[in-house]
Amino acid sequence: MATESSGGGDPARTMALLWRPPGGPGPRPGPRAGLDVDRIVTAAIELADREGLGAVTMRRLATELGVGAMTLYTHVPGKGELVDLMYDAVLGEVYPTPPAGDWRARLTTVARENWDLFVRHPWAANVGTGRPVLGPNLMRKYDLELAAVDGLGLSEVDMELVIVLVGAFVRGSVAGLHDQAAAERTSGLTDEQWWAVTEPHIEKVFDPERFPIAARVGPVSGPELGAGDQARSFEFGLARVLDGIAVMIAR
Amino acid sequence: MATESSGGGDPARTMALLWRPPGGPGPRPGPRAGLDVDRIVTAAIELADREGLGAVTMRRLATELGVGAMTLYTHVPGKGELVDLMYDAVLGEVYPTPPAGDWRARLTTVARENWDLFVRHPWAANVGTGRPVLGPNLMRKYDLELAAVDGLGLSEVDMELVIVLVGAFVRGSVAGLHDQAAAERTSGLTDEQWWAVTEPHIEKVFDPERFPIAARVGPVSGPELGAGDQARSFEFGLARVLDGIAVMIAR
DNA sequence: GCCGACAACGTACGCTGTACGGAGATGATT
DNA sequence: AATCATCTCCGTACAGCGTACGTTGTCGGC
Repeated sequence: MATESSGGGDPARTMALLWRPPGGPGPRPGPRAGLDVDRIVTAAIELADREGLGAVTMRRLATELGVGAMTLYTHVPGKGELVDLMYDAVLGEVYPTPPAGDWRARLTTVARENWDLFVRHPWAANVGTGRPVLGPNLMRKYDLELAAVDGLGLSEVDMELVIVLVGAFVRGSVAGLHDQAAAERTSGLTDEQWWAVTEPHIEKVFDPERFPIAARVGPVSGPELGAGDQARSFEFGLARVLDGIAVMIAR
Repeated sequence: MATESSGGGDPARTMALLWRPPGGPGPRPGPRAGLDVDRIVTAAIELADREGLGAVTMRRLATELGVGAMTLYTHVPGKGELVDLMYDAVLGEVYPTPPAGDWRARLTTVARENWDLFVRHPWAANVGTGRPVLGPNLMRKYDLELAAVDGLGLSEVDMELVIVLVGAFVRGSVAGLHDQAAAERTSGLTDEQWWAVTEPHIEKVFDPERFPIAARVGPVSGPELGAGDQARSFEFGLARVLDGIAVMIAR
């Protein structure tokens, strides 16, 4: 879905930041920097995890870091680039060890690690990847995921398509989870409270004769899959997706 | 995903708007309304289709309708509710006739109609469904989709899970498509232009020895699946997903 | 003919990202 | 030791956002 995204800034500057060497720069004239890119990115990720990407404003972030708003622009070209840096940074959390086992175990790891990543960092699911942020951690992730489907007799194109499929499924699944959390934060109502308020209004308009199947399934699946059981939908869907991939591999 | 979402406004007012009777209200004192909810929602959808949900600001929309910004608030409680109305309105475009054929044909229709819907209305994929907009068109859509998996011997919960799976897959797939379009609009660069600018920077940092599989697959899949071939990824993934569901149904 | 309900909308407030320019600190050079 | 070039930090300002509030003028029903 891609709502917030990379900033049309100078690609050279963005790439230089993404691939900046781990050691800081050598001695240079001017006052000692009290701030650096890493501290800014770390603080921004924490803030986004806590309150969503919408809470990450330059002023707010600067305040949390104890500096003036414009100071951030000394270290980062703009907000778009900052989000890019945040995104690549969290991608580095994934696959502390490469996915192992048979292909099904490996792909299960790929799916679950992506799911967990987006659970830890909900905002990351909303960062557009249309123009991928070609940072070091994305490259590593891409390489490891392709490795998970290597050696199965698939063509290069099919390998890519399988990884894209798993990614799309995870991204779509996690969307439901985040929608709920976002709605709860925005409205200040829990799912139960919201339902209690909304339910009477539905009864007034819902016609079981017009929507017979919904009338039959809703009351059963609602309570059993209600709020928060997105994890179950995810595991169910993952099993089907892997079964489908198995059919192709066996063929 | 879920970036823009329903507005914590009074649920009673929102539901009243969603289920408003097709005929306008009876004669009432006061000047004739030059504007009504339908015209606002239609104009907002057109604007969002053309330039994205981000372009739908109250001022901009009002200008297109030839009224002052605050006039919109006479008819609609706020922007969140407007988005809700837009969302339910476009859901009404789907399934002019109910999905027919065997279950696989029916589910294919479900997936393709959702895909087409989000292609026509990219912004709709970003509307949070955590607190579903319980309008008439959503109810109809939900009912028809469940009907597509009815009579297969699945439990009510499994029926719901299958529909959620297909929905998640479509939503995740379409995200990639929109990311690209959004990036193109934001940056003003086509994919080719962007790649031409970015590629030299990659060559400087990309180490084929660190990322051997990416180095092998990227150059092959890149050109063949490049830009715009999200449709192919979708069809590929859909075939796998349906195969996986078939395994469960046969069992 | 009047009254009360209603549509329309100008103004204002606090929020956003960030362009611009100035102040002060410091390593390197002379 | 003095100077210079460069760097960090940041105050101010601007356009644009959603929308609360209050005013104005129009019309249907009595």
